[in-house]
Parts: sequence; C-alpha cells; structure tokens
Amino acid sequence: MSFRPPKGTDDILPPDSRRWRRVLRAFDDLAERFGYDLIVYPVFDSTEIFARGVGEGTDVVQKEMYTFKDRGGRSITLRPEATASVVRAYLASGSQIPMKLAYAGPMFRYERPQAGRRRQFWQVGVEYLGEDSPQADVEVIELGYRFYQTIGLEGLEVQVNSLGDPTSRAAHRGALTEFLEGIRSHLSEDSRTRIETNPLRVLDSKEDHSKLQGAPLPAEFLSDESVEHYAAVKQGLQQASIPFVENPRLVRGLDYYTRTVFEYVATRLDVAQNAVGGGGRYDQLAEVLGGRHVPAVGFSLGIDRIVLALGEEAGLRPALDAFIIVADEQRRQAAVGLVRELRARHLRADMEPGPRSVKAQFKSADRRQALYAIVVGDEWDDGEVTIRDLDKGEEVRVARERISTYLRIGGEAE
RNA sequence: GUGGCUGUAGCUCAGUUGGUUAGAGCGCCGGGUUGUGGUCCCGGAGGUCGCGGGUUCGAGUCCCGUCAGCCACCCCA
Repeated sequence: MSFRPPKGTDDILPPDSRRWRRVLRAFDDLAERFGYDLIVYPVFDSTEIFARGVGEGTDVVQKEMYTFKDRGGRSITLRPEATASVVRAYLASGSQIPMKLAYAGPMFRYERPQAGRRRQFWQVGVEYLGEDSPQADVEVIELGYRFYQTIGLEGLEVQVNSLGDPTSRAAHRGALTEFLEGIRSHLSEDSRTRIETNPLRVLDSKEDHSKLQGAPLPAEFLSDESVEHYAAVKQGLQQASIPFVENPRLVRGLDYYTRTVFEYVATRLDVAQNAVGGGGRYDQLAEVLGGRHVPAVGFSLGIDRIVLALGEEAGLRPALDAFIIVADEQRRQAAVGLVRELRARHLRADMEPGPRSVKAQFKSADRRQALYAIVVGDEWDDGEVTIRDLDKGEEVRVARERISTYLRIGGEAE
C-alpha cells in the first residue's frame, strides 16, 4: 500500500495550502469587485464539447485528455480547460447576455509531469460573454493584471497579439501553409505534420524558431475591423496604465481564439513554466458548439504556477491571532467562552480541547503559529487575562473586554 | 511519445579505492520540579540502504533488470 497521490497529482497541505488559500481568496474577491458572478459547473463533460470547442487538431484534444466511457456508455472527459464548458453552460441556461462569470477549480490533462506541469492543476478565470467591445478585452486583461499585483507577483509581463477574424485567419492560414510547404524539408517532424493539422502552431515552435524568419504573421492579414479593434484594445491598456508588449508570434494553443490573444508571463520562472495565465477573445466558440453568435473574451490563470512563482519568500501571516491557554481546569469554561467570543468577532482563535500542562499548551500555541497566547488563570477573577506576544516574548495584562481590540491593534495604542 | 538525473531514518542529505554494530541536521517523544512556547542543554525512539537478480570471502558502494520520483523536449496554465 502506497500513500503517494497518483502520478502528476499533489496533496497540498499546510503551510503551502495557506498560500493557496490566500491566492484563491484574492481572486474571488477581485472578480466579485469587477462584477463577475460565480459559475460552478461539472468537472467532467461530454467529450464532444472539448473535441469541438477546443479543436480536434490541438494537442490538448489529440493526446492529453482523460477520456473514458461511463457505465451508461457515454464518452466522458475530465475538463482539460474551462472555456468550452462555460460557454456550453451558458447556452444551456438560455441566460441573458452580457454575462460575466468567474470560476475556480481543478483541470486535468494527461501529460508527463514536470515542474509547473501537473496532471491535475488548478485554474481560476473569467469569461465575459456576449460582449463585442474592445473595452471588454481591456477589462479582462486588466482584471488579470490587478490580480497579479494584488498577490504581489513580481516580474510579470503582459503579452498581446491579434489573430484576426475568421476571414483574415483563413487568408493568413493559406499564406502560412504555402510558406511552410516551401521550407518543409527543413522543419522538424512535429512541425511538418502541423502544416496540415494546425499551421498556426508552428509559429511559436521553440524548435524551428530560427527557420521562420519572414513567415507570414497574423497581423499582416487583419481586416480593417480587426485592426481597429486591436488598436482600441492597446489604447485601452495604455489608458489603464497596464504595461504590455506586443508579441506578433503569440498564437495560443486552443483553436477557438479570434482577434485578441494575451498571455501573462512570469519572468522570474524558467521558460518551461513561465506562462502563468492566458486568454483571449473567442467570438465563434458558441456557434462551433451549436449555439447562436456570442462574442466573448476571457482568461484562465494557473494557480500552481502562480504559487510556484510567488516562492517561499512571499510572507505568510501567522495562522492564528490567538491561542487560549487554560491555566487551571476550573477556568476551562471561561476559556471556551473567550474563544467563542473572539471567533464571533472575526478573529482567528483556538485552544486545546482537553486538559494539558501549561507548558504543553504554550508549545501548541507556538506550533500553531499564533500571534498571541492568552492565559486564562487567576487574573480572570480580576477581570483580566495575560496576553503574551509569542514573537517578542512580552506579556501584558489586559482587561477582558479589551481583548479583541488589543489583538487587532497589536497593543500599539496601549 | 523522446532524452537526462536520482532512489540510504518522517524530511533534507553524507557515506571515502567494496571491508566489522550505516551517520548528520531538521522533525518527533521525554527530561532540565510546581502558570510560559520558540532559543539553549541532556536523553530516547526511528532504517530489510526502492525492489529482483548477478559478481565477490565480503555489496549502501560494482554490473544487469525493474519500479518509482524529479527535470527537460513537445505542449500548455
């Protein structure tokens, strides 16, 4: 019997999980402030949704999906990404648009695990459905950017590009295919098969990067409307003071993107895992799934990689505000009452549930990483407790009714 | 799917040209007396050296196989 989690999965426990909690909370809070409602939807969905939505030619669909038959003979796939399912859920609901949705949860891709690449990984994201305006693109990109700012991720780069609308994409694809055929014999085997399946992907191949000088880029084929849209997005980003760089070769790996695409790159991580988030506009996806025309834009951010990029030094605050210590068992009920009261006042408080020596209780307080230990003993009869700052080692007597205030202000006003 | 690296205590690792009872740090448990942790001191528990086979008088150390983990390519978050 092995207790290891399955290949490519991780158990996230304290103290790491505290970092996760902080990041997830920050996202939830920010998305809510930007007006995004929560969407909760299945972790698995019909295989067809992903095959059609993400694109038959993509690596994700061709070799990375967890697909199986359920007991009813249906082909089921664990979601490898969010957007296709979210659009499916929206179409199923018949809700009004525009609609702004945020999600968080695990995604699954069957890959060889390595740093920052797991078979189960968490993404948070938003989808702005039913909105065509470049302002929506800007808002989405800004939300992601503010999120990274909020959690204190340093060295973040925002890359943007435009892939154009279906017409210009087709024109570009034709020209690119022709170009690639011309240099076919110089390309890697992977790139060669992609000439037929997904020529766009060859553009950001690391392997053949040097051979692609002069290859036609999406930007050269944009329609007037797409040029205008892209210009408006860039202008909006400037007005929002969001630093960005244009990357004309940025194409993204999922087929549904049109016009704006963007990526958040953590420059402090190795290239292998420095894409910590990405997204774009997907105006045709709803139709591809069999619905009506619903222009939309969204992103998803990789929590595992973000936590990786934050690193150890991103300071975590202590886990508890106060650990209550029962100096003698007669006063246990008073201590229990105090814990209850502090918790009701939104302070993080805890205590030992059974009798233990004062020494052992202090040890627990320390182990639990409490900011303060509060001793409930003889002084309780005088209406006071002893509060010990576990970091500084200093102690003061504080009136019972002033405890929560004292914990909040850290005794500074004393 | 391809390539590289690594498997020794709960964790991180050291183990000399193969040679007696396999070590350290951290962690864990107990103690340094009675209401004080973390720091300091003392003591203790804990390992079929991933697994299987081979070479040898003798293997943690060499060889083969196997399993597992890590990292990279590819791709992506």
